[in-house]
Amino acid sequence: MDTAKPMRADARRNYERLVEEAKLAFGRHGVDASLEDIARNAGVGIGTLYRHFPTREALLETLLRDKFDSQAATARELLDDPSPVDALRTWLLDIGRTSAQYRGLSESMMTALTDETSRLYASCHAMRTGLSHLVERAREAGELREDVTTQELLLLAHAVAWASEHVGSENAVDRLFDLVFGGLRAS
Amino acid sequence: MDTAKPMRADARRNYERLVEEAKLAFGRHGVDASLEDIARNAGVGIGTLYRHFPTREALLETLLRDKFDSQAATARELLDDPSPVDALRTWLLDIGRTSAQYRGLSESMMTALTDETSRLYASCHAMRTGLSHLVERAREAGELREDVTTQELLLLAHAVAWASEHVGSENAVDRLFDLVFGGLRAS
DNA sequence: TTAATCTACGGAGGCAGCCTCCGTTTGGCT
DNA sequence: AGCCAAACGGAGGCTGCCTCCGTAGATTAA
Repeated sequence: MDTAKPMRADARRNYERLVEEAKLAFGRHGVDASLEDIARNAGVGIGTLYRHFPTREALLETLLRDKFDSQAATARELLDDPSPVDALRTWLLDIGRTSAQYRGLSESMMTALTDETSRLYASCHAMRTGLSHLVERAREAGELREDVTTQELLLLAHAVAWASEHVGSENAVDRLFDLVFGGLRAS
Repeated sequence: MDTAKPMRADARRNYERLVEEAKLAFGRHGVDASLEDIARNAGVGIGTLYRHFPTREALLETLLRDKFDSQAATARELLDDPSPVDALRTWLLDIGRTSAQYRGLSESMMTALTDETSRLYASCHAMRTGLSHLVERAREAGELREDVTTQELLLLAHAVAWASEHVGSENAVDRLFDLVFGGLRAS
């Protein structure tokens, strides 16, 4: 059922240009970058941008879909990992890195998770489902704090991404994640 | 040296009305609330708002100054607390709660901390200094992870505040703080 | 090749919010 | 009462969001 009737040549061209410029703009200015700038830089009218991407989130989702898919696949693979807690940790760190890709993305993703009408909702929700299996396994193995929920873990991963926006260093996500996962008291 | 020549009666009246309305608006809509709405609701022209508070952050600082002062005082008192790590924990949790007071405040505070021209900079910086003494003491007592910095602790406290914005429950800050401070692995 | 069709384009226009500037009002002092 | 510095207020310029609709031009049929 590969529906999707082929796009007209000019439409496809514009779509691709918009995606390219959006990547640049979000990278430079965060997810609140001006949509009119993106359209202008793509050599396209603002109306064309809105036709292809009716909301900012629709555009964002297009940029991130590949990443979301690979993350879902990874979640499945990690279910076979010998160490449940390491598997969980690995996956959460990956989410954190993804979420730190553009400034403001963690905010958007958390908001999407509680707004069913959002274009990002489905993707974000799917990830939570994937995560919950990893959490279950880690909990059963007795390697995870008993009372912590899937939702909380996801939230903390995004919180780490948010925090990394305020740190200069390259590997901020990894570092902060290490602190949160391991705790702050002397061991 | 109590400089500050007294304000004209109308000026003082308007100032106070603006502060009241700002509290309401920030409470309802977060720190990005419309300044024009605040002025309108205070029964004052937009120009008057800007004269009293040249930036959004100046307004924010006015609303929070008392809280900042009391937090600085608390930091001094806690230096005598019998348990250095509990003292540190208490203070950080308090910061987290403050930062969670208005939606978006954690973002503003972290941004202010790295922008010397910001109206909030001085207050935020002072708090970091206060914190550093508590950190020092906890570290010397061997109760705190060796490698963690003051800056990181402050950042994590704000990250918890940020995260709490995406949780429905009342005591989200406390709960998340507990997770971060204690770590996520089974104990 | 041309003509007909209808998809996709572009940007004007309306709205909201930020911030500045300056003519007008008014509180407080003499 | 009269003066004047202090304070007021909102018009106006700007940026960004988003919609709507007249027009261009890609595609298809003849």
